[in-house]
Amino acid sequence: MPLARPESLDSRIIAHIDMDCFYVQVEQRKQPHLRGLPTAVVQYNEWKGGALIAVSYEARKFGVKRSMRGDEAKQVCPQIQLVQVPVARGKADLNAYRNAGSEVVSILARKGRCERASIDEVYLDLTDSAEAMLKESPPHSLESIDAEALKSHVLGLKNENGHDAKEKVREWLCRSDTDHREKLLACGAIIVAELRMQVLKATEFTCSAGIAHNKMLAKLTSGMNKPAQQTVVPFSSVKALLDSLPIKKMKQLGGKLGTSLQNDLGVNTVGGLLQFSEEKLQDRYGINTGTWLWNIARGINGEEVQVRLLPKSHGSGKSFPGPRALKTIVSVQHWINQLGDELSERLCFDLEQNKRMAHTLTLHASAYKLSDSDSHKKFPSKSCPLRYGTAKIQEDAFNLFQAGLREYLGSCGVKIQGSNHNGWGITALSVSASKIVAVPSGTCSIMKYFQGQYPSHSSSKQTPDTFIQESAPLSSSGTESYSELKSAEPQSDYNFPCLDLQGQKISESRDKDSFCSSPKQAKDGFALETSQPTSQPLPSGVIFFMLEQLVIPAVIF
DNA sequence: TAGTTACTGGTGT
DNA sequence: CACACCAGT
Repeated sequence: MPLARPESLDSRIIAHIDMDCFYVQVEQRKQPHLRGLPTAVVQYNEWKGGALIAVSYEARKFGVKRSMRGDEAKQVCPQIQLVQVPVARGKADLNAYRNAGSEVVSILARKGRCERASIDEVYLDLTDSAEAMLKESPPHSLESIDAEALKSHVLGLKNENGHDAKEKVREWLCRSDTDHREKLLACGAIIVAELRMQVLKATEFTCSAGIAHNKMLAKLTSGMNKPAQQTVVPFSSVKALLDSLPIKKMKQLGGKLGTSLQNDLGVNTVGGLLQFSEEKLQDRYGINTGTWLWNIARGINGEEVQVRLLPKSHGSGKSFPGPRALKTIVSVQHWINQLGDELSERLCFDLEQNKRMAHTLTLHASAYKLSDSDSHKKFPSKSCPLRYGTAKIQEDAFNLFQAGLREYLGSCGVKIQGSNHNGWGITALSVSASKIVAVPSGTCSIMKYFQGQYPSHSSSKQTPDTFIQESAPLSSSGTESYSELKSAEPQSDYNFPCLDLQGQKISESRDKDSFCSSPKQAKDGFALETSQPTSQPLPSGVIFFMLEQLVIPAVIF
């Protein structure tokens, strides 16, 4: 729960930009004949027409909803256009939408501090831009205000839909007899209108926006007037807004916490929280959450807009619901290979594009178990140091899975290698890469050099070429053999990690994968041996070794 | 036995 | 820290 800053006078100008039915827009740009038609994006068309994950506003008029199946949508809107999410490796491939989101971010980031909040949402801190505008060309000095800005919805402004609504908005935007904060807000509205037009021009995507003095209020209002509209929250309208706002509409209160506030405190609107002291809220919900609740009831939220244009993690997952549950190790391995392949590709893309490397690989699964008292037990997530290379990721993820499965089934001597096995099923799998850190610039060119397919040389033992970036020299570079390197320094554990799981490790892979290789078939066997736990150093530089067609990124101090 | 999937980010322990 | 759990889209 984000902490609120103590000051209640918050003069920042924060915008929350929300793309309108984003996946639909991406597909409509790709197939322009779909524009203006009731359209939905659907994934997995085989069962009841697939699940809708985005619905155009034309289709919403017919009552089509997200979470409908395709068949259902057809019933209420027979002419609906259903577009399938691209499929790759047997699973949904969301890359087109991620990339489209990046297009938007790259435009919005030009104007202020920009935080990519999700695939289709962005926060902007426009305080500096608004201050500059107020100083240099305040709204009342402009001879004309853009039509898009005049279409703003200003909360609390009377006559919202009257014939002279735009005139009212113009008056509000140009007021000179008001406090500094409201003038800044007017500048923010004009800036955001401009930005939204730039986004439309550059990407063909429309978006909606909320403009307020903090993130909470901006987020709350960005969706109030959709599509392709923006809403401004003057300070003077905050109390009325929150007094009537159902508690579940507030971000973070849509789940169990919101339910508890309703059931245990009898609070049904955000304003209803005002009757409780900060101490009372802290006693019941903890110091952080209690203070946060006390503040949001007053429209206070000091959470800052973080500078973040790129995701913090990458994940690839798939569910296997009901009868599709995976029941054999071999099928699990197959899907882990698919997921690992996609993840590896995205990591390579991130490395090339953004010069970042991930340091932790995590495997999540959901499972069920028959005929056991603790069959409700959750399948444990497992993580390990992330080694680049498709086959390594696949192998490591598979080993994580097996470690998790052993734990899940209990140590009752389950034979893991047996391919046909009953009593358990896997209903979901995902692999993710996290702890992504920037690598020093210049590394990218080295990567390209390697990726440009080095002539494949057989197992001649040659001196490794060593590339060093902004880093301390390696103790005895130039003469190590593969095995010497492996046991050289503690840091080398990262280069050649031996998966450490419950006191067991799996020997390093023997694959000949290089970066960004195409998918490889997983190997059947792997060795088990014991080892000490390894620690994961934070990188201050990166080295690349070339060893018998192996490209190994090494993090050193 | 997930039939709201496939992601994300955040907090708490 | 690794992991569980929550929340949102």
